[in-house]
Amino acid sequence: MKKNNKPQKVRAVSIDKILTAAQDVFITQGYKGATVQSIADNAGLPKANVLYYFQNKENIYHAVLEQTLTMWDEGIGDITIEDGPKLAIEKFIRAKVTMSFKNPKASKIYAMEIIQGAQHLQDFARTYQRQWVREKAKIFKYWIDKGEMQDIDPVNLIFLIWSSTQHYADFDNQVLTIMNRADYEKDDIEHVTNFLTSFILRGCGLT
Amino acid sequence: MKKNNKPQKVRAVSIDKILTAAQDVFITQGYKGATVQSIADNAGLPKANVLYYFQNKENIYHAVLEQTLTMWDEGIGDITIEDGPKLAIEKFIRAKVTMSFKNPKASKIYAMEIIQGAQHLQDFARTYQRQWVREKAKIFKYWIDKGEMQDIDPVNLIFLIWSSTQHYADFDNQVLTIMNRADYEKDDIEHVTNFLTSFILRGCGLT
DNA sequence: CAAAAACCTGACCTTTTGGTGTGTTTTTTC
DNA sequence: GAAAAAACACACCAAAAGGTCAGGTTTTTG
Repeated sequence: MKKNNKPQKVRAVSIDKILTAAQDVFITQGYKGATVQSIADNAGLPKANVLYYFQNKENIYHAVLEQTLTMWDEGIGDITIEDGPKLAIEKFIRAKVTMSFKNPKASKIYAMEIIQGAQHLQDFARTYQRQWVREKAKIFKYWIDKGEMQDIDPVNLIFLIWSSTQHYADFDNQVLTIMNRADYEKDDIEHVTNFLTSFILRGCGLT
Repeated sequence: MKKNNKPQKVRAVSIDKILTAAQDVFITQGYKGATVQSIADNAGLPKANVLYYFQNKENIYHAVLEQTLTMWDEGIGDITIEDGPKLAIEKFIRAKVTMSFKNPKASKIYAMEIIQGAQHLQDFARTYQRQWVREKAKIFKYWIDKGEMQDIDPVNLIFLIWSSTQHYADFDNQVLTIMNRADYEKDDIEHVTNFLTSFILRGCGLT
């Protein structure tokens, strides 16, 4: 009896299984602690089969990392001059909070990579981010010069938004422990978005 | 020729060497990736000697973790009712920023542990934090009820302060890359403190 | 100053693990 | 429907790493 996986899709399905499993294992065990065997087990495949698709562990990790960066990039939303400071910040915060709650794993993988010194991150990824921040900082500067918002350092503002939003993903364990809860619930995402939005807008002098 | 390590202090010195080395290795390599050999090398001791003081790798990690938690606890400053909201927040932010810049490693170890699911953290550590947050939240609530600050959720406020301050430690790599710098400098700590203090005070309606 | 305690270390052993090799089964192509 | 390509999987191996051990040296103690 053959399974009717749409032809040519076996590969895609297997790779997806592996990557999903790998993400979990890399988060909880770290790069070195993640064994190919445990990734295989989690994916429901024999080890040799995993290594058939990815020749070695590093390739698996790179694939996970790449997937993560792509998702991060897509979900990050945008900050455009046309929106004006208030709307732009609102949109940005909402996008980031949503990402954090919906895909905490991506955020964690990324966080661990940075904390450990970004050993596996390509130069272009770093340069890209620098570019991104510079660009957005320029937009904030524009609004500041026009008196549309408080005169604060845009780069640090971006850091603050990043950190405060991602906190709910990276440290979900801690957050949940402190709230004495087992999991996030629907309302949380809205609640946090509202809190951060109003707080940060006030901080920006955009009441 | 005998070294004149103050008697009985050989142990303390060796242990300190090991712990310092271990901290670095655990951060960059993760728990599993940190080999006893590499810790020994970094400490300038033979592997067997490291295992003479700590019977196994897990003990080393636990010791590092404990040291970290202690330091974190001591440096965290306090939030007291007498100070009133403005001074209390100022003090708290300054303490946390200073910690982040002066001891990023402690912050990183802790961050990784939480991200990975706090597998090595004792229950009491978690409970303790919950207590701490509850207690401080109550103080904020008191100020809010007295109309001394904006009506915002204290727990989320604490999260925001935590995350925005620790960001400079945990993600120093990213921050430095974006600022296109090699290291933090003296002024940075003051600059960041000022930024965060005024921003957060404004967010709290404490201009 | 001798006995005891603390400290030090090279050699060794065992388990884990990344990765390979080889052959088999399934799917696709023509 | 047969040949080719893709997918699968068992058995195996070499290297790495955690940890032990037995014997040595130094320091402390009384």
